[in-house]
Amino acid sequence: MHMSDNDNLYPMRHSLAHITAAAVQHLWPEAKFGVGPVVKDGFYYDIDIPNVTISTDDFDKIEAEMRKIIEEKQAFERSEKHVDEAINWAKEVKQPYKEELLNDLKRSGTTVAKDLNADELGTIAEGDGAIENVSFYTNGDFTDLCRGPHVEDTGKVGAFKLSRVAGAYWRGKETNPQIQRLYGVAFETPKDLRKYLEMQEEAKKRDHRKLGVDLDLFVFSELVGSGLPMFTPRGTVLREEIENFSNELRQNRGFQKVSIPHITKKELYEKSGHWDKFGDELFLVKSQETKDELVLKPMNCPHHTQIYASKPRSYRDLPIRYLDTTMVYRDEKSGELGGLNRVRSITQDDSHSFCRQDQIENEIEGLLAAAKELYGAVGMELRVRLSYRDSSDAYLGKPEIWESAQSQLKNAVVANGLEFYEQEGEAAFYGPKIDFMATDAIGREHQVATVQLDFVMPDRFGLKYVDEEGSNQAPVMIHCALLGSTERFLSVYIEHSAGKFPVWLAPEQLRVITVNQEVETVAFAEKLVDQAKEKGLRVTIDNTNESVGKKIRATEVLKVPYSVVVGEKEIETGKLTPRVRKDLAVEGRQDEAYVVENLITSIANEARSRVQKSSL
RNA sequence: GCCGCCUUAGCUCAGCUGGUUAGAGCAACUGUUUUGUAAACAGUAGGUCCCCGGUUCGAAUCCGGGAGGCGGCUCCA
Repeated sequence: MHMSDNDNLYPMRHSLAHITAAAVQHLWPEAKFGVGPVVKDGFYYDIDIPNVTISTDDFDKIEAEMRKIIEEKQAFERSEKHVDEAINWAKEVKQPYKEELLNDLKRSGTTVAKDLNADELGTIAEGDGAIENVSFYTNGDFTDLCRGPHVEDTGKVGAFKLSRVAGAYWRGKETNPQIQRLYGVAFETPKDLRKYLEMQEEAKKRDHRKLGVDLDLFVFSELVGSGLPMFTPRGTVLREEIENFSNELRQNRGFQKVSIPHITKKELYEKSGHWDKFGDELFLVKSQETKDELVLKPMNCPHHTQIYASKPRSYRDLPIRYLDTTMVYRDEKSGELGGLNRVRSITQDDSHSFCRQDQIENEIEGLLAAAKELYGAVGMELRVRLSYRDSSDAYLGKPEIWESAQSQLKNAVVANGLEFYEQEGEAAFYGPKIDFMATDAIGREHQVATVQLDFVMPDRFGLKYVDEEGSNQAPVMIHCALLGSTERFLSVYIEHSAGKFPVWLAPEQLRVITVNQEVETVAFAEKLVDQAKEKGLRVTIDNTNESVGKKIRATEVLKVPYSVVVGEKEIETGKLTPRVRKDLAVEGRQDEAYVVENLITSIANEARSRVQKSSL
């Protein structure tokens, strides 16, 4: 989490975290405090009150107490203590979490566990060695271990609101006890806060889960199960159009489609290393005859290695590029599921390039260009993250190979002119990644496209090619998914577009609406529909016994890009005035009258074009 | 998986602290109307109040368990 835009809000948000803790301490004197950092749009404080669960019903009470502290304009006073003295203080005031933090400070000069994001724990000192003195801030009767900075006094904070309370593991470790995290949002002025809250309300309207129902795109069923979405006819059109685009972008670059079974012996994953790392997240299926246990595939790369390995390969053959848009299954924990964003049946637009060392850069550049083209066409700007390994033992392969792989990825990203940020600890276990990050309606970031460099998998599967000198070499494997997963892509794309899909993606592109149900009117409309179908358009007719206004409204609600009303006038003149969804409006199009043939041709041309014409 | 909250018709929601046959709008269906660019009028149908168990004379409402959803945490090949 980066605060770049909100640096000036940092001291007051952080001060509000202290004020929150102080208010909680007034209400529940036995409360134990963890950390209270600034996060996007606000702050939180980790709190543990024995036998008490804070609920949203308590927010009024806590906020009232906070206002009291704010009105008192208590000065934030900095003081220093020797670390040993501080530890004694923590013992005295019975703050075991602070005591633990202080002991870490004493030992290593940092409270940041290696697997934690330093920014998120930004309350406390960081350092490389043991330290002597630690700083405290006191306001009124509340004193907290803290690096600062703070505003001068409690009267100088902005507008705030407690937003939610959730469980969180102490110091982010699953094995630690879970305490309560009290979140607040805070802005400089009440107006800014109101604007933020209104934006959150707006965002809910474009939530893909709501639009999925409204636009009739996908459904869940309790009978089918959690995390197992099904796509309606409209949703399936959307899926297939975007998947086809993703496939074409790579088929144009020499990728060939392959096809693999959805189950396999578990030995395949033991060999790849996935079994060790993800064994408990795999679905198992049992043969009733042999009692053999098979695995429902959680990814495709090991299968693809076996196609590569099926015959000898020459250096002349490389790169060999396989492409496979197919579903994988992962037994994600129930609490991790949500909408289309995190599901158990995941469609990957997966590809694997097997290439020589000297082909890596070119290969990656091609894939990055494909990603740029795809996201450009749908009008999405993504953040590019270089995901590196960290110092933990969660990775396979030699560190020197990792170093070289990481710098090659960086070179490719730089060569492509992409802006990026680097993050350790986000790599796959077999190699570093270039991840494209998209943001959902309520500001959460999700990985979509990914390009991954892998020296480990070819080695584990003993993949080879024969080089110019006739000796065996191991190819490099480059994993890539442009959409990432179709489901996750759609979850962010639906929210990005608010369901206003461009013509080429629209499940229904044209609707022909009759003014009445006269035989001639319906016949004319049907003829129009037939012509549009011949041009390959997705077209429907609405000749129901409803008012024209109501039928128009139905197309707007479903966000059908084009509709055309036909009646006596059109039959006589043969001229049609199309109704164009507002966000699609193209210069001159609205008022211009088209003859039937031109109208349909122009919509059909637009439907074939993947360039986004709408500006969102 | 963990913490908290939620679940009433296809959708959005009413239903006061437990008290008869659980309501509305939209959607659906039927009829009247034959309609001119974002909602014609009338009627009909639609509910094991998520499921199972308990408390009670009586449960949509209270308690326990389960399922599903939501927000976090953890995880994410």
